[in-house]
Amino acid sequence: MIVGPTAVGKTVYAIKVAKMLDTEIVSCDSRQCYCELRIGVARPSEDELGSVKHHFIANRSVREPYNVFTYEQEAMERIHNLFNSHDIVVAVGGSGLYADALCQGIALLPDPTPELRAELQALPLDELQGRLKALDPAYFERVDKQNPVRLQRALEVIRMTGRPYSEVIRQTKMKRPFEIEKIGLYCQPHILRERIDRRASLMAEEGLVEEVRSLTPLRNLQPLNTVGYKEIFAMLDGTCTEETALSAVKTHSWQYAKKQMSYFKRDKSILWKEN
RNA sequence: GGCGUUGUAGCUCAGUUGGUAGAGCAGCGGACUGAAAAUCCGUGUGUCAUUGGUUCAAUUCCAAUCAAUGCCA
Repeated sequence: MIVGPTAVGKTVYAIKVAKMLDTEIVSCDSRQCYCELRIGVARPSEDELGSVKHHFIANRSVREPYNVFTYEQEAMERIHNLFNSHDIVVAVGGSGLYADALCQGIALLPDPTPELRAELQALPLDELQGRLKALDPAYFERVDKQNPVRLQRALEVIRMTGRPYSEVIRQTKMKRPFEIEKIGLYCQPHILRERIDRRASLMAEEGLVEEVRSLTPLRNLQPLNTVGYKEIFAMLDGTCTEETALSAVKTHSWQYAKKQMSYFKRDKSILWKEN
């Protein structure tokens, strides 16, 4: 499992490792899996994809609902199959939650109905807090009470299962039937920032604006709520210039990279390598 | 050259009917079990352009200066 912040060089590194081990790559990336997103999510190039077999790159549409559990199910099945013909498989990705789901599993829970999600989404924060406090005081105690997404999610699960959220997610971590070695790629902050800026400029040259423009009809779908896309949509709305939008993409990518680092830093089993 | 307007945090700006000031963004740190490139939390002293004047007290009122900008010549 290879993790690390955006633009640190995971793609190239993973390909190198996979070639050396004569195996294939399973991606854990919550955006590169969409076939409609290419330039803005830094999908590996045709050459790169051709040099080593990749799984879960551009394998589904932003139009279909997707989530980390579906990913975990599909990816685990794929990995089991790969282990029939390979001793080792390379996994790589910057989506910490997806990587975690692959390494240690995730609770089996029913999806909320669209009606339920819409119903809870309409509730004000204090109402969400009140309900969760009543239905699952233990989780209410430790959840981020200001975060509507967290509160909504817990209430969805409670409604779907009839059990407290804190109970259904307890002890869902499992040992996989294979050894996992985690490698974290990092580099000095100023170097990472340069790489992010350079990559964003490159995306612009490759036609990021056109890619985003062509996705305008789909812009309200969650997968389009993504760094590199939302800033360009704003530009197409006329709220800012292309130059401003591009510099926002750079800034937001940097912020994203820092969030990734703070997520990965918690995992003490990661072996860090400067790249 | 004349008449205005503006000059406050890295940026965009609010504000103080005179008692030395605060938002958004950025920066920095953090959380995270089906939205995760998402979502959320914490963190704000800066010669309030400069120099004088009035005042117990000026970033706030007055004057001059400098800079930016607009209109007229």
